[in-house]
Amino acid sequence: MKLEREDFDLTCIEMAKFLLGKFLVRKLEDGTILKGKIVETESYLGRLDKASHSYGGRKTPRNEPMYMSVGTAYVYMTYGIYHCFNISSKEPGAAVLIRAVEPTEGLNHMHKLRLKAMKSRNLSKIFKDSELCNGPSKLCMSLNIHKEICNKLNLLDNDILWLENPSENLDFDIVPAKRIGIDSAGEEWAMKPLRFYIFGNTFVSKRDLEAEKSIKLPK
DNA sequence: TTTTAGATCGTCT
DNA sequence: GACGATCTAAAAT
Repeated sequence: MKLEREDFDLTCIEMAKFLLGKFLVRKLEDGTILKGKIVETESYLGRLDKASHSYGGRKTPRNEPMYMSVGTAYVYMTYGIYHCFNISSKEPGAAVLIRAVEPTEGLNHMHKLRLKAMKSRNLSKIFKDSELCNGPSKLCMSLNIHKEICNKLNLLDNDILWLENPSENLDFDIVPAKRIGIDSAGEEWAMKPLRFYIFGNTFVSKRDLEAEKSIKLPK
């Protein structure tokens, strides 16, 4: 079942946790459905957050979706080659980065897309299922999420990219961990536990063993 | 297994 | 002109 607007009026940190276990669905132009469970997210809080594109209240053409209505996709290019996919939250300038997804439908197609997006010509490379979407740019490759089509889409509003509730209630523990790849923002903000992932899930991009020590172990 | 270098260009200063 | 909310392949340990 698709997520409704009233499910979704969440602050950045609330949303980062809320999205874990939800399904991300991408419908391609030919009608192919690609689907996966969100297993890892990161909060970018906005004007106070030194690691956020909207730090200090910066507003540019690129980060405009961070200021748009809740559920707006913010897709940007990084390192000249890759994309990252975020979902805007309630507060102006804040968004949740989707860092990892556990693929559940359309795996063959994801494999093709992932291979196609790679610059290397090793066309016979076989990805493990766990390598398709275990990183913010990898999942953009595998789900064909890029700026031209997906940026500024509202996930509550369209038939290209949306979110669904799981069919049954999932039970899992959430690990709050430090974010990744933002050291240049300074130690204070780099250390904050604004990354969240499903404890024990093998599709996560990177575990934080220190952070996991504080999680109660499953019975 | 962990570390390092290089790719590559849109965006912002 | 400098720099990434990254990833891969190759080198080092």
